[in-house]
Amino acid sequence: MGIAERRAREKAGIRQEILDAARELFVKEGYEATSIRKIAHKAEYSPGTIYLYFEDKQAVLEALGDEMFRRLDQRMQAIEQDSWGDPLVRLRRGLRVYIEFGLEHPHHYCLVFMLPPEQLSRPMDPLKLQNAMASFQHLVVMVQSCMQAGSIPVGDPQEISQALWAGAHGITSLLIAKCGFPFIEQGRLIDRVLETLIEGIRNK
Amino acid sequence: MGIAERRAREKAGIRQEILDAARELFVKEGYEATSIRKIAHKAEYSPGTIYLYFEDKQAVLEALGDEMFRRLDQRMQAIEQDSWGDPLVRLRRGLRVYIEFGLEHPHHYCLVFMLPPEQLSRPMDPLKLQNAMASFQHLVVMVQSCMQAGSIPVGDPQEISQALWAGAHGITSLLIAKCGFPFIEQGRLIDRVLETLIEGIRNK
DNA sequence: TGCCCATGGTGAACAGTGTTCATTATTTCA
DNA sequence: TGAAATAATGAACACTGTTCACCATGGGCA
Repeated sequence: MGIAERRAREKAGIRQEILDAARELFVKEGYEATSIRKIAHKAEYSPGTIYLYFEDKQAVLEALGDEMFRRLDQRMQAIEQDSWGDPLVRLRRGLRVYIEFGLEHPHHYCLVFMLPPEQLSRPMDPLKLQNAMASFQHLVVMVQSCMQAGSIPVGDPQEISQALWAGAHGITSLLIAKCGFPFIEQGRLIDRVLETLIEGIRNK
Repeated sequence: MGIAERRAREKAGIRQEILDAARELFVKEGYEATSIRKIAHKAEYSPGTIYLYFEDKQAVLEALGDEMFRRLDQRMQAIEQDSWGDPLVRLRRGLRVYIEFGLEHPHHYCLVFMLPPEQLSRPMDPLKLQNAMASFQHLVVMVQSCMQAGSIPVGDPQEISQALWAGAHGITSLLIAKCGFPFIEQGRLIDRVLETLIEGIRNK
């Protein structure tokens, strides 16, 4: 019964080849410029073949988004589990990592967090949602640690985590999308946002 | 010389007809679904005619974005000039109006604030930038009022205004783009974000 | 009034897009 | 080796933004 396994291995291999080609195009050119035909050409397959391994273009790029989620998840987990020091400092570091991660992978960040609704009209299948939730959950845990340590007032961890996420996402997406706006020095602005958020949840 | 004027009036009229058609499609369907051919058909012109009045599709939709900026500007100005009461309350109301405005016009908000960089690769011509700056400037004035009134510590108004904008933009764009995510009740989340931002700039 | 020219609108055409599907080639199993 | 199943193809469809040779209509002039 080694044949079926080999087939499955090959199938997964080709899928990966397609993803590699797609990623290479995507990180350089972004969503619009990454066409099925270009992906197929780079992976040395015909356009039709892509549809044997992915439902449509959206599915290909969603797979790239998943890769990003997993890497973000790892970084956040690393910070969450570093249990030394003030949990508030850890929380702040987590938010900073989130922002820096987004700025390092702007196209990926747009793909996952900024695509307008008409493009994600399909209601975000539960599996991917679980993935996104996992990444977000690290933030919730860090907020809970702060509450337990008495660094911030006790309250609804979901509420506070979502507010913090909004803040971090806000500066990340603004810096990515509105690069024409005359922002003050980027590092100082990020510092100020983090300062505001942390101070904001400390004093209630 | 009435002829040239009539010609100019007609030209402006047709331009407006095109914009009206584009707006109607855009608010219902969003960026992708609003095609030049659909606009032309709705305005009862041929596709080529659009290009006699606008440089390209991007220019048509940018004009819609300008309309939005002007209306946002009016609302912000109304709040800024209402000089009664605590300036901090006014600032908070301004931020809330910004968020609500975005949620009322999600496609417009995406168009102006969330389009990924590959689509706005042209470096945001200075006139439009001035427009955006005008809207933002109201926020700066409100922050300065707070400083003068002693409601918040004295600091760089640009820095604080940009941080506040990031926060307001964050929750607005998240709620628009990630409508699949299990957010807590929207009103409560917005309140929490505003609370966090205001408390954050008060204490430092 | 009759003519000419310039302006404005047209719609076919170009190069590209995502997606589908009948046809072909390859591989597996009897 | 022959039959059946599977995989890959690339042409075709319906769309996209954009350009441009063509034509008609209206204004100025003799």
